Parts: sequence; C-alpha cells; structure tokens
Amino acid sequence: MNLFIPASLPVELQDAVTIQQIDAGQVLFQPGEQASVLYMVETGRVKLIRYTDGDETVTLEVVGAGESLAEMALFSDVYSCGAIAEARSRVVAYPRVELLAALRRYPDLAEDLMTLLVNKIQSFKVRLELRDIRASHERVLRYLRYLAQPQQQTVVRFDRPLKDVAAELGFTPETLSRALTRLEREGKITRQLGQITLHDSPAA
Amino acid sequence: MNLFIPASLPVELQDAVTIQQIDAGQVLFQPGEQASVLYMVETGRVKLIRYTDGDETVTLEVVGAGESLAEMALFSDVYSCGAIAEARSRVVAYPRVELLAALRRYPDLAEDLMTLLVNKIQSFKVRLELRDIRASHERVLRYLRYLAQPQQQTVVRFDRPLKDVAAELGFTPETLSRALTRLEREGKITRQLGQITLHDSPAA
DNA sequence: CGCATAGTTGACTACGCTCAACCCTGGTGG
DNA sequence: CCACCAGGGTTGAGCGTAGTCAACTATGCG
Repeated sequence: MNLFIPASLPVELQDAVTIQQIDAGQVLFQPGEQASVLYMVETGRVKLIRYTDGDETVTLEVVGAGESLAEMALFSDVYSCGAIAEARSRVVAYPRVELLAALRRYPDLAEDLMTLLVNKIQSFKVRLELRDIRASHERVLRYLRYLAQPQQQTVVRFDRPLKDVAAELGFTPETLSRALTRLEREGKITRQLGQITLHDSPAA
Repeated sequence: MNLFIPASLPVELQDAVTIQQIDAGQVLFQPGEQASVLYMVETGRVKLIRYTDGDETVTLEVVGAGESLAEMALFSDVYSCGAIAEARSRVVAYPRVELLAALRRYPDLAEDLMTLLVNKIQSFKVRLELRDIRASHERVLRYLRYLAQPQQQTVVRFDRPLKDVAAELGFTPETLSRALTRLEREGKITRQLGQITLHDSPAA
C-alpha cells in the first residue's frame, strides 16, 4: 500500500484518484483556490511558489518524484501558495474527503502518509540549517555533501538548471557559480560534464 | 482525543505515556541517541539544536506549547539533533512502539497527529519564505505581521529575549535591534513596554 | 542563421556581521 | 542601602561578502 502506486491502493480510493499529466510551466493550482486535492508527484518536478507584494515570486519548495504536494489540502480550506510544473510531470491527485476516509480505514495508508510528512519536515529542517551558513562556498559544500550522503557516493549530478539550485539555497546564480569555482579552486570538488565529485568529505 | 491531553487518550496509551518536567537548560535528548520517544510540549519552550563542525550550535527550531517535537522518532532510529529546554517546560513523552500501535487502532489519533505534522510543515514553509527576504526591516515586518495575523491583532508581545527572536529570523541581535528602530522611525510600528504594535498592515 | 536561455566573470554597491563601547535592569552580597 | 556584577539591549565604526548590473560565452532550438 503505497501512495505513489495507485494500483496498490484499496479500490474505493483508486476510483477517486486521478492521474494528471502536466507540462513544464503549467499551473496545478493557484493560491486562494479551494484546497480540495492533495497531490503526489510520480515523475517530474513541481515547484511551489508564492507571490510577494512586489510582484516577485518566491520559490518555497521544489517537489520531486516520490514527494507529496499541498499537504495542507488535507485540513485547510484554501491553497496558500501556487504550484507550477518545472518539468513535464505526472501527478496523482487525491480528493480530500475520499483520502481522509481511506486514511481512517487503512492504517497502513495513514502510516505511509505520516512517513512522507515526517520526511518532509526533516528536509525542511535541513534546508533551514543550511540557510544559517553565511559563507556561500561553505553552504554549497554542505549542500553537496548532504546530497551525496544518502547514496554514499561522492558524485552529485543535478537534473535541473543551476539557477534553480541557487534559488533553493537562497543564492543568486552568480553567487552559486562563484562558490562552485572557488570550491574547485580549493580542491574541494571537481566539475566535469555537469556532474560534481567531492573530495575529502568529513561529513559532519 | 487530543495528543496534548493525556486524559483524552485510550487507556493503553495513557499507561505508556509519561509526563516530564524539565528546567531551563536541561537536555531532553542528544543527537545520536536512540530515538524511541516522541514528545509533545504541554507548556514551556524547547529548542532543537545542532552542533556544527566548528563547535557552534545552531538553533533549528523552537517548539512551543501545543507543538510536537522529534517527530522523526516515529520512523527514524536516532535523533539527528539535540533538544534543550529554553524555559521550564512540561512535555508528554510517547514511546514509539506504543504510539504507532495506537495510531493504527485509533484513526482520530492518527488524524490529530497528521494535523500537527501538516501545521509544522506550514510553519517551516513560512520561516523559509521569510529567509528569502534580504532586507532586515522588511523581514522583521513580515514576521511581525505573521505573528499578529492569527489573533487578528495589531499587537505582538514576545515571551522570550530578542536575541532568540533574532536567531529564529536568521539575524544577529544587533541587526534585529536596528531593524526595529528603523521600523519605528518609519512609523510602521511603535514599541512600548516590550510590546510592539503595528500600523497600516496591508497583510499580503 | 538568429534567438533565447544558462552559465560565467568582472566591477561596484549595499547591507548584515563583527567588534566595541555604552546604558539599563535585576540579582547578589557586603 | 549601596556597590558590584552579569546579561540583554542599543548604538557606532569598519569590514566582508552576497547582491546587482553588465558584458561575454556556450548551448539548444526554431
């Protein structure tokens, strides 16, 4: 029973679920809309954005495959931010009421969702921790190590433009670029063909 | 059925739960310890911290009354950060296995917890959004409005030293101080007796 | 072959950090 | 009761670093 594999769900939920294909740039929902659907990203990438007073947009979160989206739809009435696909994506849409009912009936499903939520909290915590590192090159280095850690690897490859990575780190593209060149100059990393390998990683 | 009111819980969970009094500065758990207990803060304030390479400590999160703590204890094996009471606090300790069992048996309980988790995700999102505002006075203003909004009020009163607030905002105490005086000078706020009242709030 | 976009590099600016001094309050002890 | 001290808060001066604006290159696409 896995929220990302519709076939594994109980039939009554399968009936309620819809799968949506969205192209890059397409809008999934806008802030203020009736929040009646919770999404899971099967493939692709969706970003959550918020519009500030000064007509700029801030990227709150980038949701990749295997992550949930708009969890607030479970208990809140309206979306507090907008969702736009960064790349062509497939998302599973769970209508709120049916999902809530299924969560009550199937503890496995509830546990699955709770795991997702807890993991998301963890990743937010990591992102906030990164923001507390002022020096750009150190923040970037920490970020790279964090990405490499799970796979126990020393190689990191980005599937998205560096400017998006910069935004996630809270930097401008220029600053990220300089940070990377500096790390390379210092011998901490090497770059080739868009993939980064880290050296001497005393992962804290 | 409310996770912060032990009396409202099913008896088998009541038996498993313990309530702890901790004084300011006291340690609840340390990073690396066996993560077998999830906590809810009844009263007081507990901060989650992480130790960086350079022996400094970073405050990841300040958990107040009515919030959960160490949710990762549900599914992870070790605590990834430490918890220290900022003030004398009462916390409810839920042993992991018993809690998981109860969550499976009582959908209301599960829903309650999911609400907590979703709310926490929301608050993280807000904090992250704040961090994207560079100018200190604007970030502070947004923060104040965010705090005032729920009570539909224009008055904010801090129950903790400004230096802690500064840390949560990602500033040094000096910067926060300057930002506040600037906001006051610009007529956006007024300060008196440690409480802040905001004016002309076009809450976005 | 343009055109758009991403990435890089440079020069300059701006703003938050650091260090320092100072004020103020509360608590402690003579 | 006052002297002393500690900590929080404020203010000032100078510095460092990320942002901004700009130009240039490289790549991909119509």
